[in-house]
Amino acid sequence: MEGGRRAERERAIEAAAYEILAERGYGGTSMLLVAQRARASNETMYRWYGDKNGLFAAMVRRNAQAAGERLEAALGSSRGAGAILRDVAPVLLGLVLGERAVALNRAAAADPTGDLGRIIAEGGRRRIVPLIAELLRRERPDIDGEALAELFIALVIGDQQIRRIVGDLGPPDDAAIARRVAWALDAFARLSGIGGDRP
Amino acid sequence: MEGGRRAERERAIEAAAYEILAERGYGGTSMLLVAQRARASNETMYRWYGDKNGLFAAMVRRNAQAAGERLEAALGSSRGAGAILRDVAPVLLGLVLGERAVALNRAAAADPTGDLGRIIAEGGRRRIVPLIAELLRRERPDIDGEALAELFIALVIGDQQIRRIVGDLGPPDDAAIARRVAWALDAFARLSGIGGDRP
DNA sequence: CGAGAGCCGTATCATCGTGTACGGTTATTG
DNA sequence: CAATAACCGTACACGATGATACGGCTCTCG
Repeated sequence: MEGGRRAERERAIEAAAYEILAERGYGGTSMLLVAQRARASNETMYRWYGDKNGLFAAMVRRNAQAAGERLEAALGSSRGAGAILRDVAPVLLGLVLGERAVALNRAAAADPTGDLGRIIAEGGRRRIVPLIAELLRRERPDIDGEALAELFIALVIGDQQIRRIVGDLGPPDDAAIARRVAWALDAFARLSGIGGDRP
Repeated sequence: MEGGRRAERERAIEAAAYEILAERGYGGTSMLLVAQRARASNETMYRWYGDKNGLFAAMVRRNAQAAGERLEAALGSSRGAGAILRDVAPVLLGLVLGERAVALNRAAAADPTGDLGRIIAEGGRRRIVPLIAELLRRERPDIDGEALAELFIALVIGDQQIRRIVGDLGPPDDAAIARRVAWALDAFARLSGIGGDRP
């Protein structure tokens, strides 16, 4: 099988898994159901992914990769820290509250091995927060960059993820994201001196 | 069966469920396993709780009740807002990051019906945040009380819950809670003018 | 082209969980 | 005390799941 075709098949399998995950939760998602929906055979599923956790680990990795690249691109911009944060915050919030992240965090919460959670953390927060800290350290070398990054995360994300995952909060639309970001960045600017009214 | 004895049995059943939940996750926790560990019969479990979700709903309600009462007691104090927040914050943080809350949030994340999440939200955040908002409104009638309460939650709790639930963060000890609370209340005081250096 | 690898659709097996039922024991009530 | 309700321990039927296996088809490679 050609590499391109296998990649395509994997995408279809993972898309089917996301659908079933949304409908039935992690416990209700079986390899056989995913195989059937993706028109793959059970044997192929086990050959390619090893087991159910292997399938979800692959999905988590792929999602983290895509999200990480997107955030790194925004963080690597050559503009000022305030402008970068204005770009990064809505992207970050949209990603962590998006359907895929929510589905995968639910899977991780349900995974008794803890594997999925580790992969999520490695590819997510642990990858991105140090970059934010570095950016802030360059802007304000007199303040603890890590504490500033933690403040940024607390204000932008807060407890929205857990509320989203248990169903207390629905998916935010662009306007809601913009409002939260504006509020968070205003508070952040007042505390850190970074960003604020500058255009 | 006498009311007191049944309450006692229910406690034992729920304690057994928490143990198995911690060992095996929600999907790996069965009514039969809980029954065996609590020396209750399968028939009693189904008669008392209806089904597995019924058992967990009862546990969520009981935990929310206990936590809510504890926070309300701290919030109902006659001291000033700053002093109350200093009391409430570590209690709140200890509760939301404690083993029981984590276990139940994991169950809610794994529950495809969404029932557990609704019960958690009703008995938790939706009950407590308006009380915090009211307290802050009394202290600073010139500022939006709800926005202040959201700021308080963001700073004190942030994204620690989701990190706790996916296993990225272990249970915090008292010193870690105190550090987080001090940091959060300092930032809160600087933004709101409530609390801060006053003893 | 033929051989072999890979994959699909289906079948099989062992295990587990859900939920009900039953005989016997214990607790409660009149 | 006797009758009844409640509960325990065990059994049972059923369906679903995880994982393996197989025949046949399709694709790839030499």
